[in-house]
Amino acid sequence: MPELPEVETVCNGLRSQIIGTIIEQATVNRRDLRQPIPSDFEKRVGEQKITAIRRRAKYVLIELANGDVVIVHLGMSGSLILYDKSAYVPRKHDHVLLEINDGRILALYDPRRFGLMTVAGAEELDNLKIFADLGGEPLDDKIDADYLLKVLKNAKTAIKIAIMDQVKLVGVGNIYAAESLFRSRINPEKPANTLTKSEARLLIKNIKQILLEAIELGGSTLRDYVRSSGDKGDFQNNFNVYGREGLPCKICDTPIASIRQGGRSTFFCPKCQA
DNA sequence: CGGCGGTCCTGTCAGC
DNA sequence: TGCTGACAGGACCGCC
Repeated sequence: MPELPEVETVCNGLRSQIIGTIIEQATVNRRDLRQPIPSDFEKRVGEQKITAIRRRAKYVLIELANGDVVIVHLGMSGSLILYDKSAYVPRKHDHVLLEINDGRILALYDPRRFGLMTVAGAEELDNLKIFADLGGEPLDDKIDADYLLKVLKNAKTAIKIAIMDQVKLVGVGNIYAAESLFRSRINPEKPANTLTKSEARLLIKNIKQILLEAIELGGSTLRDYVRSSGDKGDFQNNFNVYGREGLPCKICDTPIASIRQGGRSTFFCPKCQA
């Protein structure tokens, strides 16, 4: 569920709360997520100080004093929530609990178990299968229209599918792909390799803009996404097309259309994005 | 290699 | 009030 802005929001929340604290104990209630939680996870993570929190693509990275990094992906339905230990009530889908020495618990909750949690040495991160093929970070200054054109050059697939491909560009998922294409007035079905230079300029500019606006508002809360504090995000109130099938386009009043692409819903304005 | 569809899993909601 | 099917912020795998 969470895309870049939601993951960034989770990281920002954790950073302000748990840097410098120590994980007293890790408890794994279920190991069978998208990939199994390694059997030495508890031992490696226990009694370690948290030194930094970073994001790479849609992954949360929790750096530990011993050089290890806890890697978390929230999949479609995951969240990382901080509770006061005294107020914590176990939930069915709390798969991992990290007890912190400030009296709190960091819980990984993920009903669908499409997420993952693991631990690896900082120096081996880039060699991990899950990180080896990731594309560029959209908020990186180096990622520009030329980069976009380069990765789209041989992609005959629809532009909407292409910008959600984490090998080409990371962080953009179903919501922000649709919103970015709307703001750029690009039809989501346009073949990716037919993007002009000016379209690429516009699209990458709008992807960056929209991601930053969403981060500013704490991400988007549709169903169950919440920040680590338990607060909801606010960007969903700014959607122009996502989830607005049949409602009037905010620019031209034409009803927003919904189609399926790659098994996912795509929302767009048939007139603005002709 | 690119592209597409199916699959993983649980919860929720619309419609009968 | 059930039941059933469709759908949900993602990504991997196997097939053409």
